[in-house]
Amino acid sequence: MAREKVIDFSALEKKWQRKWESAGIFRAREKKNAKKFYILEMYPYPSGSGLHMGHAFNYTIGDVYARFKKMNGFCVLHPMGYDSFGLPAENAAVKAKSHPKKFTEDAIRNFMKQQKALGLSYDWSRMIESHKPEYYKWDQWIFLKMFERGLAYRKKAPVNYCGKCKTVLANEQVVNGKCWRHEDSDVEIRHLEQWFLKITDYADELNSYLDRLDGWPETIRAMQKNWIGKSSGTEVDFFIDGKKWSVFTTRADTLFGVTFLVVSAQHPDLMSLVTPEQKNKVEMFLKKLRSVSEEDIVKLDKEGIFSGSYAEHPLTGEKIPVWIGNFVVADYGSGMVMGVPAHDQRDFEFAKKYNLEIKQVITIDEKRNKLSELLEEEFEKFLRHANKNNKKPIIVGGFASRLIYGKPYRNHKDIDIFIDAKDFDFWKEYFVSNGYQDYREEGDVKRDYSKYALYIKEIDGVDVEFDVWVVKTNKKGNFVDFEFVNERETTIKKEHIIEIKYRGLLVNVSKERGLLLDPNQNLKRAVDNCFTGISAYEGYGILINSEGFDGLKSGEAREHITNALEMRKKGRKKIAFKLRDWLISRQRFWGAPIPVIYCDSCGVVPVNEKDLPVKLPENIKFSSAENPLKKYEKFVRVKCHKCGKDARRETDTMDTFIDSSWYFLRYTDSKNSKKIFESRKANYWMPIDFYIGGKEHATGHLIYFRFVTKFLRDLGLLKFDEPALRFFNQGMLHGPDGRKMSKSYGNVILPESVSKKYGMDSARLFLVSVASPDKDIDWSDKGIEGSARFVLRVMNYCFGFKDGKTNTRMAHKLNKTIKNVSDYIEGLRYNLAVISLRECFGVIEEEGISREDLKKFVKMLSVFAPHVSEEIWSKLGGKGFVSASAWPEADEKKIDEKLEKAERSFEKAVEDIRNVLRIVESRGKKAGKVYVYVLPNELGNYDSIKLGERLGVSTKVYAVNDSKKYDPEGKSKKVKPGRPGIYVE
RNA sequence: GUGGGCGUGCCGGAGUGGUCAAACGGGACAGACUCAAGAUCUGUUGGCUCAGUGCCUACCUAGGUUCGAAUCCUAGCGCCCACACCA
Repeated sequence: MAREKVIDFSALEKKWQRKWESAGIFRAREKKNAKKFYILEMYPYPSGSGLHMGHAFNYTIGDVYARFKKMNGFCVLHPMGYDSFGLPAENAAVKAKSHPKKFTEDAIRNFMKQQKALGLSYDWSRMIESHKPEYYKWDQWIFLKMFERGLAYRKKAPVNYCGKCKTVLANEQVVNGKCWRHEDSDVEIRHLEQWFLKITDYADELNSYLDRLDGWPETIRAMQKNWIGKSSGTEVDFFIDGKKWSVFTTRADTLFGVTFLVVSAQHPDLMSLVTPEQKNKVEMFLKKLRSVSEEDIVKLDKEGIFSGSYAEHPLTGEKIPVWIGNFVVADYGSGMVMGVPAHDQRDFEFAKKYNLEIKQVITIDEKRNKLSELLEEEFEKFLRHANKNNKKPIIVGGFASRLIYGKPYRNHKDIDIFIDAKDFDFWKEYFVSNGYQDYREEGDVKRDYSKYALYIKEIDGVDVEFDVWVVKTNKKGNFVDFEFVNERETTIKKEHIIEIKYRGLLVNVSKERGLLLDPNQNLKRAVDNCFTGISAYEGYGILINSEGFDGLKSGEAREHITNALEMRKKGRKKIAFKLRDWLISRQRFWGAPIPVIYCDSCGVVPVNEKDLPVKLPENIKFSSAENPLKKYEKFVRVKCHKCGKDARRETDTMDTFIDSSWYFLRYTDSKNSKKIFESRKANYWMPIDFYIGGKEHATGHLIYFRFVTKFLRDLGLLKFDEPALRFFNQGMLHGPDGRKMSKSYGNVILPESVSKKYGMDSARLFLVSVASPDKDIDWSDKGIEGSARFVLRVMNYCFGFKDGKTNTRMAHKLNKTIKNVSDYIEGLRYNLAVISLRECFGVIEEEGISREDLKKFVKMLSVFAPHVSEEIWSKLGGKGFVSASAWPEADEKKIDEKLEKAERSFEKAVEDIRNVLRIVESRGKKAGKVYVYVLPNELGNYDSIKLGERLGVSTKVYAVNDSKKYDPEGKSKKVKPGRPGIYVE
């Protein structure tokens, strides 16, 4: 019957969209006594092909949240804009022989229309477009400010050049050696003067502040950490012909194993190292390298050539040959590395290939294996004794070998244990009777030997040592060594003590101290590898062949060797980053011009701030893919404002990632023509409380926007350190075939067609209910039909609504739903929220509900299905917009878990009875009547009429103690709590 | 190689120590309504057993911890993503 009432969803949606807009309910306003909430989805590039369902998915996730927050009384800022500079528009313009501006603005108009049709709660009055001079003026302003502070600089650098785009690409734009837009185009290397932003000045902060971003997905944080790539090591100075060359290493402990140096084949000063005899060979080598494409370089064998020069080892003074290699990264560290073939696999291969010396300086301790076994044996013995006597000392450390008492390296293992004071003598007896020597030395005034003991036994030349510490518990219940009550080192927190089983024996250990007692993970594993001569040993160990440092462990040796270098002024501790400076020059038209001019007498001159923006010319012809600015005299020719002479304008434009690195700030004051933004406003709305976007920006945009925010903070414009508190990656919507939605696959789903057929609300509901929003999902016609069915059911019910009463079951369900849905939305588990709503509606249909309570349900539904909810709301006589109403509050008093339990047993009973009925019917009998026997106190849970309705058979319920009950087979004897007895006839 | 994630019933996907043979949706099957189809409603959907509430086998595989594991630990297999000659 529902079919006749075909609903014109498109009309209904348009109606409410218009009303929302004219009432301006989604305008963001600063209010003093309400909390603000800034929610943002990454602004899109307005592609010419328009918006597909994948975009809708993305925006719906934000929209649900924005609506939820608004209904919860927050001042919500939820803006939208367009990332409208960029290559595709320019390419399209070339093709269509028109101007990218026209093309872009058409696309924006189209995109906006489509977005509005989704019913998103944006404040459109703050819309921004990055290609507008009012906007990119501030890109240029930021550039000038960076230039002033030395953060924008020019450098000749090898850059990635795509022949198809005819432009330089940033590292992020190179995918497997190919252009990110042209999978078939190899990227070539060219050397050009380029503008860079010194993001590396912020590397340390960008790295360390990641720890504060606990609202970000772990994966993104990990990716950024990895990308920034902080590593601490040592910078070692090698002298070559009296000139200093610094080399970065994280393995200073292998310094004595250096048998050659390798400088990057891309190093700018490379030729100064090459001796005349080697010059020809080197040049041939370099020529050969250049003929190899970027991609193949990665796959290439390590290759190199001798430069002819020798360096002086900073500690031994030995002569070390300097090589040129293809495997050294030119712009990491100093572009030169030390070759330690014995302990680095790459160096090893290189040395084998060119017959260079391999000098081993690290050895593993052969005795360690045996040592471990021995120690474990002793430890087991100790534990057995403890278990037998009901003692449980706490193991806080040990199983480590170390240098003892300043003596030269000697095999030694120790175990630190914490014991109770009253066990002191007990353990003394044990150790002594097991052949341990009490090793407490007199004369150490710092220690009270009645509360500390040190038992050592020598077995096969190895010292096994138990350090016994008497401890007490402090106020917090933590364990503290008597002697060092105030020192953290000997305080063990009680929550770090865990009980584990070790070879069947119980033992308390301190988690924090990292004692590895898991049988699968003992020390043997760590020393399994040994130096075979077939490959390098890259692990740590004990130093040999290292002059005065022999016998030290790697970790200690690193410190000592660095200190030794430092004393001789030939090295120092250093922190290196993988992060490179941000190359922002693009040899393209459609971007913000870099505000710089070149004057023959003044050099590089920044444009005056008052002359901003440097506008892109509008009446310019596009004929080829090359930047037309270069040949556009009116743009290029300019007078130097310093000296008045003729000068040239920079024709490169800025990377579009500049635009997006601060756009979120502009939303807070998008119409300001005097300033980039009013600090007061930015500080009010920022930081973004909730930012939504794709994972692909993890090491691009999401680093840049942090960088620029920090920079603007340092200019004094902002009072916070990070742009976004919480970041969320939405999943990707695939086509019905499970493949990425793309025109070439022909699997693109358009919102328009979906809206017409099922309504946008059904689509929204479907998108968020398939899975949690961070998962990739496939579009499914069946799936949306399911959602549409639900929407229709709700509409039918509400449109024909007859006032009812909310009974206790209904009240319980409704209030529990309110509670759950609120929590689920807050935690972005929209799928579960929708399920709760569905379940709740099922109960509404069964039980009936009061008008006011139904409205509460509609409110919750409205964040997912705003249009139909408005329609229902108005039909139910709701005031104003449901979208502007207050989120319902759960009345905890009405939530009664007992009811739910009762319901569960009711359902179970229904199931049981059905089972019996089935059996009866399978025997050819027809069930006429069902008798149910329940415990007297459960009588209220089983309603005869309801049961009868569910079963389709007339049903009678008796209490077991009812003397008048009809029970010919004595089934009432089977009754248990929550389980009724059943008789069918 | 490094870092991160994941492996659940026919499918999508909930579920992180007992209340789990596993939410919810989809599909399939059966029934009701209908001349019929669609829509809608009801039920079934691991196996066995059966006047019931019982048993067995199950959450990639193998072990382990636990009174108890889809859930925790270890190892293995498989899949996905990102970075990748970073010294």
